[in-house]
Amino acid sequence: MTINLRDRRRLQTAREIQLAALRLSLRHGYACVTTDSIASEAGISTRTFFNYYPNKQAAVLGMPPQLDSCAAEWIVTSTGPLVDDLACLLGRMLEAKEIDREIVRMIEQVWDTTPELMAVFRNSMDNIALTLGGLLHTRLGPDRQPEAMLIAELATHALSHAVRHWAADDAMSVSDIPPMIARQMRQVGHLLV
Amino acid sequence: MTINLRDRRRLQTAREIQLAALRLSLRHGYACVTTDSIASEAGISTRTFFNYYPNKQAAVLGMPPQLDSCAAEWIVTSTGPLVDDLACLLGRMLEAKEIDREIVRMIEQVWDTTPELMAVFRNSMDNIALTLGGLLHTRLGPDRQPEAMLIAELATHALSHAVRHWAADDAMSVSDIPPMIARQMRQVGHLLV
DNA sequence: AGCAAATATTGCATAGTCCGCAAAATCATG
DNA sequence: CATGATTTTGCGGACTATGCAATATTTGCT
Repeated sequence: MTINLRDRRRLQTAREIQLAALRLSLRHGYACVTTDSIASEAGISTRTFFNYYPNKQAAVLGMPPQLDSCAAEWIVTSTGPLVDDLACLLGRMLEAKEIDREIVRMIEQVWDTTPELMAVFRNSMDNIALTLGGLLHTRLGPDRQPEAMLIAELATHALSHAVRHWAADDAMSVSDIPPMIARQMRQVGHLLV
Repeated sequence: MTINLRDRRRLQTAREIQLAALRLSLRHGYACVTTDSIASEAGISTRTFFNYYPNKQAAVLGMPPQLDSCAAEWIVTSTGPLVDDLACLLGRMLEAKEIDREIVRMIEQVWDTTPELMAVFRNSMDNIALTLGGLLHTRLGPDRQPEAMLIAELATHALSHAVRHWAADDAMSVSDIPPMIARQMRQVGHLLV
């Protein structure tokens, strides 16, 4: 059990650092928070801070969700409606991440005063879109590469919006997110044709 | 003519700094280029560098295109097909920017080794999408806000892809970009419904 | 329990980014 | 050419981030 215990501790520390970063950012504003102050608030040395996160921004945002391309391959050969498949795929990704509503809310508040953080977050979404775009490219056929990428990017935007909605509405559960993604993508489709 | 002459000089210097940043990044890799070296290559002091660009990334990317929300208001009341209006609007924005094919190519090459720059660029696209989303929100009606934002974001992605295509293909002219945007957005629409 | 290997934390030194301030240089205009 | 406005520049300083080596902690094993 050596690996599990160490990893759990590691995860716990990473989370504490993120919470420290968020607390301080909400209190003093992201720009006024130093890596020193975050480390101090989290009870670690400044040097250790950088063992957990590559930079200050990453500490505030925490580990970004990742799309495991192996666990997502089914979407290439699925015959169901595209939008439903996409919604389902992204929904599963969210479940794997065990997203925390309170943290999402705090992140959003920091965003409002720090566009730079929005950019970093969007970058992690783009990484997902890149993987997803590759899969869709295979599914749709070799002459549909641009469309595959556009749809992948659209899907990650729909995901972001749905998550934001979920964070703002206590009555909404994580399982409500995929249907919401599918619905909005369909509406977009109708408006575009 | 005092103002005009000063501004022209300012624009010229900004461009020289960008070219210096691009040259050095292509030669040594973005990560190995310092603001000192860029300033030196551009023939200015390090301090002056930061009078022109807020940071190293901005120097490589140059002035981002901007969507003048006043000059774009017509899209709120236009009755033409949505995708064509969007394509036209973004096309006009491009014309205003007088985009340079060679510079776009250089930027793309630097991107390939520096995902961080991609994020910054995408951020400028998101600013455009934000403005555009507001306009579309008005056009589509108050109950269509999420769709308005999604379409705005999709449009900026389509623009990016089209510009990349244009940069790679000498036979393509800037005026070919709007039709390309419209076509791809329509295809996406069909795939989504 | 106790030892040895693996892993994590920390301090220190260092390169680099970026900003505020004030002096010096440059420029536009009468 | 004098003068006020603008720009450039140097300098100092706060902060980010990384490599390296020493120290501390944890783990597996006897």
